[in-house]
Amino acid sequence: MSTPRSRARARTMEEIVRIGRDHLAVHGAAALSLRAVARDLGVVSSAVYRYVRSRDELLTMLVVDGYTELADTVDAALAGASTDNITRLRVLAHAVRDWALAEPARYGLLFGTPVPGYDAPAQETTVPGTRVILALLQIIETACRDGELTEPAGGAGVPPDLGADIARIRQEFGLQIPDWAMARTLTVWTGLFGAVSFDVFDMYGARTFSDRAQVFDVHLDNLVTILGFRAAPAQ
Amino acid sequence: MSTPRSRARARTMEEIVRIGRDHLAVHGAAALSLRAVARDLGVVSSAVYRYVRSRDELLTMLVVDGYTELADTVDAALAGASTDNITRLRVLAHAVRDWALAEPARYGLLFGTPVPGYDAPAQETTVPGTRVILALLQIIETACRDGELTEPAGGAGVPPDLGADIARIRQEFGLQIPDWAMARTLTVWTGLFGAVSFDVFDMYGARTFSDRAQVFDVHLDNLVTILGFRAAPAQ
DNA sequence: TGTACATCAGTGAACGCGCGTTCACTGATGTAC
DNA sequence: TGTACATCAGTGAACGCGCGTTCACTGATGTAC
Repeated sequence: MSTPRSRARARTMEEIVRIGRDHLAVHGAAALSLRAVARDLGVVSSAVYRYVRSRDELLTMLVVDGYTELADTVDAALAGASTDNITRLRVLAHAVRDWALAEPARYGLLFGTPVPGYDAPAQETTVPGTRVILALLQIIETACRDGELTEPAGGAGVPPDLGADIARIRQEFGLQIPDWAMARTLTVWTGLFGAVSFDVFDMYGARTFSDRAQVFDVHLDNLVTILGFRAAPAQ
Repeated sequence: MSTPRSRARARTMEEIVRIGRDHLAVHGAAALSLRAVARDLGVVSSAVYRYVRSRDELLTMLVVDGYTELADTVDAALAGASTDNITRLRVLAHAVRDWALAEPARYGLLFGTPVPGYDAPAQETTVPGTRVILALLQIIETACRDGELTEPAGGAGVPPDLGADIARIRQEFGLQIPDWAMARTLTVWTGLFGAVSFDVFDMYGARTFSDRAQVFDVHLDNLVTILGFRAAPAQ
């Protein structure tokens, strides 16, 4: 039931997450502090403990919040995209990159150096944390079903242990993708985040590339090539 | 000239860097503190300022130290490797991964989320920071010279701005590598660090893969494929 | 509808801890004559 | 070789700041009879 008090509580919870996000953006995850959040909330520091058990719990909320917003962004981009699988792949990748560039600190919390002394509880973060890779795998599944991908000549042998892992993943997500395509998708996945991290974390030299969007598109050309699409990658 | 005093000073400097490294490994870059270094050095906190101008300067020393050790490790691995270019590529990649897994915090300092409030001075970090990419490019150059790489059919168009950047890089390093190979090497570069970061930062789920070394080798198969080596990738 | 009690948000003080950096100082080491 | 002076490593106190978390409390809101 909704009382004024419970509504105020919900609003305050949202405020706390919002303020936490802002602090993340400005000072980074390691410097996230409950006292600072309390200050911005206009409340004495101990009052925050009515809403959040500890600093780590706030971090977990921000992790879940980040994964969820990233995945929502990707889903929204894909919902408005064409059905062409190469195009969908590029749309997904650009959605990830755009979000990461707009929210570098939150991206860093999810895909950067782990916060020292903090372990994200798998129970709460796994589901939101796998939504984007699932979206990618679904694009690949469609492409496989439609016969758009060429199996590599040599078979691109997947070693047995990895084959077992892949079989488990395939079953967990209810997917129908052959081993070789799963293996290639894996490289596309890490390659995508590698490219985004280089961009967001400024790991290319500061003045190395004049237009990083162009660099990213070239990366995508190459990643699409890995997957073995029969058609030439769309530009 | 070497006096007892100057020798003691050099030894203390090394101690400070060594202690800084250890603290990095245990508590992460954001928590690196001069006071803690002083404690481990067995000295009062203000004494450290005889050796290091500020906390940021210590960070810079650790960044340079990290890049240098990583590059030394890679160079050493390559020095003992065969002349086969695919093999050398894999040796380089494994050297990077092994170092990163052995030194996760230092790897994170170099290739992870930027330390909030700290900007590495380009002047001191650029040269040691480019040694590994240079080693990679030299392997590719040899492979190109020996005609081991196949130019893509479509030409894999490099957009004009990026082409100019690539031309500048080629000249800076004194390399002879065509645009298309430079572009592919770029993806291999970010792909390599993406794969290593997923491993070191535990971004695959904790129990997703039973043998991450196998996963890494599959990544390398795929990255070698991107480059367009005529021969099938060696396993 | 009115009252007694329970729930809960927020207060303010405190505990014990950490940090970077400055400054005037002591005492040992190095150097020039 | 001996002495006067300069250099430098390290001390200890201080400044002003931050943090997470606990605890007894006040006063407002919600609930059961």
